[in-house]
Order: sequence, then structure tokens, then C-alpha cells
Amino acid sequence: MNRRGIATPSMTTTTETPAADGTERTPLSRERILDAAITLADERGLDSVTMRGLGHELGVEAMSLYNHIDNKRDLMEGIVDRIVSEINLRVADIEPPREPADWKRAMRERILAARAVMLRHKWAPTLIENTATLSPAVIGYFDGLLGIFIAGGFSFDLGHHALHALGSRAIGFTQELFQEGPSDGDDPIPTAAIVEMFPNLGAMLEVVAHDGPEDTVGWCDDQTEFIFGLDLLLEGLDRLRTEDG
Amino acid sequence: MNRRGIATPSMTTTTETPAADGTERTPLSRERILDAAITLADERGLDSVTMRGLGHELGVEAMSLYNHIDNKRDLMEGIVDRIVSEINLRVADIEPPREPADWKRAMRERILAARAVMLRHKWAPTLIENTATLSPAVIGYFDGLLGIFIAGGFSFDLGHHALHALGSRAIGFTQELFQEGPSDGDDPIPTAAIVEMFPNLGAMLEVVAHDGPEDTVGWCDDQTEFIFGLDLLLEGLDRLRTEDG
DNA sequence: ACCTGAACACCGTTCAAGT
DNA sequence: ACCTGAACACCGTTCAAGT
Repeated sequence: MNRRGIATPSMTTTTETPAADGTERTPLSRERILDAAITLADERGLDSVTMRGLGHELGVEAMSLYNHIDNKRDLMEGIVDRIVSEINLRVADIEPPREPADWKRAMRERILAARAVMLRHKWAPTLIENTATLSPAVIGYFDGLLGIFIAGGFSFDLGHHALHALGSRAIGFTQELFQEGPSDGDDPIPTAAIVEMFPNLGAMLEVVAHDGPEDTVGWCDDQTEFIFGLDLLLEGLDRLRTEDG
Repeated sequence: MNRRGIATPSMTTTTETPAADGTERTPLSRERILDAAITLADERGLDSVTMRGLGHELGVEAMSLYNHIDNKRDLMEGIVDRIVSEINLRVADIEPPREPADWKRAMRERILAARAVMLRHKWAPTLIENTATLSPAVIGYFDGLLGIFIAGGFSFDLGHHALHALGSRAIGFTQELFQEGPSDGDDPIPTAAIVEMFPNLGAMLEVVAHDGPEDTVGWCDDQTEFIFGLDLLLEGLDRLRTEDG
């Protein structure tokens, strides 16, 4: 991608060293590797982020990466840290609650900001779940959420339960079992078959509005459903807050 | 494991054929392969279910498996089908709602039954999420849940939103970002460091009851938190139900 | 200090060969 | 019809060697 630098005189004063074919090559670094890995995941999926594939993308042998990252797990943790750090950056701009009752707005905005980042990196939730790293960035994010609960007048105990109740949704995960998407082109089950085998879903399909092609089950608006579920939880928590004192 | 059958006269009338070393060998079959795969995953984790490893467990070369399953994806889908079919079996015994207001009990029991199965196969949620297969068993499970919503007087539209709001929790997934567990023995971050870097979590740790060792963050009761979140959602939905008509 | 090439121990899967 | 062994195209990773 950015394999050859543009050879301007000023650039020769940097740490670049000329490669054998005469082109410039910006030296490898942890940052550059993480950048390339995220771009590669965005463009061709997380599975294509292999040491060899990533090396190729950077114009380098796979083994050179080991000079800057410990191993593949370290690489993945680095990627997670980058994604969550971006979330933390955006979340920092959100106005804190001005009064306890304002907690819900602040919480909602934070979670939707996190989700916006996840939507730009669809592979990130899977990676974060599977890496299961308790990185400072992630802990920091949840610390911020807990701070909003406290500002809203939640007890520590209720705030603790509340964090668990939100679960990974708190950091923008969808939690849908079946995310349709352009992932794999297996034919979706045609509506007709569903109606026959599954009476309730079948009847529902005939009533609920679609926005996909008429003959598939891919009709749900992810963002609408995410917000529906989120608000349901936030409202329930708000009720507990006022009961709980 | 069950590599050698016990040689009773009656068993020789089955399809068993004597192996070279004189022991009996029950022939391979899809069922036997799936059984072995689930047992192997329970005992040594999903990662150790490789074609070669599974073959070894069955006393057979890896390539023999291909006579009964198409490929690894087919194997994984078969496992998912088995797990979810077990859930469907248990769920069938649960008494249906006797009146609309009884919907919540029936829903709660079904979801907790699903969760009980998942607790016996901790790797199953990860597998189901990553396989992303819309198998009839899974669709059937959700069809049953929707039927309970309908019996409870939900409109199809509200029932649809409700299914999305429950998300994968509906089939017993925990949705916690960090499931502690005996997984990897990396030292958990000591409480002292958390208190310092993360003021809100730190203050919470000093207040909320622990049941793990005092100096780690592993103190949450998964089941308690699961039920807290579930009831929060079910009560919120029940309120919408009565508003909605 | 950084990069390379060959090698090792694993994957899933194909294929020709055995019974 | 079912099982096997060798082989292929991939993994992550180690290590001795180059500059």
C-alpha cells in the first residue's frame, strides 16, 4: 500500500534507508504495523491479518514483524488498544451529567459513540471478545461509565449490577446472534420455508415491515434495534435508581 | 476414550468389525464423531478439536472423518445443532403461559434452561457466534420464544423488537466482556493498581462484596448478574406490553 | 539494530491407493 | 463403502545468518 515513500530530498533526512531497488522504505515500527493491520482487517477481514499477509502488505518478510511485536497475541492486543483508545478519545468530548437525572443522556451518548467506532471496524467486537484482554484502555472506558452511574446517584452496588446488565453492549457490541451482512453468500432461508416450519416467526414476517429483499430474512435495522434495547435497559436502570436512592 | 467395545457375543451381531490388534472397533458415524467432538471440547477446549486430534480420540486417522462429515465447518455446525437441540428438548417441558400475564415466567424459565446447557459447554457461545449458522434448531428455539411473547399479548412488532433486545442473552449467552475463569493464568490486575488508575472502579471495589480472593478483580457471581440483567429486560418489556395493548 | 531465509511443528484438505 | 498415507498449501514461530 504505502510501500514506497516518495523520494523528495527533505525525506532523506529522516530515518528512511534506500532499498535495493532504489525506492525509499519507511522503517518498520509498532505503530506502522498496527495501522497496517487495522487497514487490512477493515478491507479484507480479520482472518486475512496473518503474519505473512501483514508482512506482505508492509513490503517486508513476516519475520521482520517480530522485531517490533512479541507475537500474534501481542499484535491483536495492540489492535484492541488502538480501537478502544479511539473510543476513549471521542468519549472525552461528551458533556458530563449536569445533574443526576442527566446521567442517562451522558451514558447513552458514550455508548453510541463506542458503537459508531465499532461500526467502522465490524471485526472489532469479535476480536475483543476472543482476545479477552483486560487492557487499561478498556478498563478506563468502563471506569468512565461507572463514573456516570455514580454521578447519577447510583450506589456502587447498583452501578456494579448495571455495568453487568449492559454487558458488552456498553462498549457498542450488537449482541445479535445472527448478524446478517455481506459476510458469506450462503443463500438465506427463503421466507416461504420459514412460514411453514416456524409458525410464529412466519406470522411475524407477514406483519413486520421489511427493508431488505422480500424473500429473505435480512430486514432488521441494526441501529434501531440497538437503540431499542439500550433504552429499555437505561430506562429500567433509571427506575431502579430512583427507587434505590 | 471409547475406542474398544466390550466384546460380548450379542455385540458381534452389530456392524462392528475386528481391528488388526484383535480389539473390536465400533464403526465411525456422524453421531459418534459429534459425540467425541463435544466431549473433547468440554475436556480440553474448543481449540483442541482439530481434525487430527479428533481422529486420534476416535482411534482413527483424521482423513477418515471426511467419510462422515463434509469438512470442518460441517462438523462445527453439527456440534451447534446438537447443543441447541438439547436446549429445545429441555425447553419443551416448560409449562406454557396459562394467561398472558404469565408470559414472563415461561420466558424466564426457557432462557434459564438454555443458560444451564451453555454452562455445561462453556465454549458453545463462542462457537455459535463464530459459526453464525441459521440452523433450524436455532430458528426453532427463537420461534418458541416469539410464541411466548405472542401468548403474552405482544404485537408482532413489539415481539420482534423484544427478541432483538434480548439478543444472544435469549439463548443463555452471558454477554460479559471479560469472563474470568480458569482460562488463562495471566495474573489479574491487582486491586491496588486499579484503585490508583481508575478512581470509580477503585472506589467500587472497596464497597462491593467480594467472593473471590481479596486481591483480584474476579469476584462477580455470573448467575446473579445474568438474572439481574434478564429481569431488568423482562420487566421493561412487560411494561411496554401493557402500554402497547 | 534490524531484516532475511530456511526450518519446525502444526493446521484443513485432496487424492491415489489400499481393503 | 470405508479407511489410510503421502502430499499440498497454508499457519505461527525459532534460529542462525546476513547487513
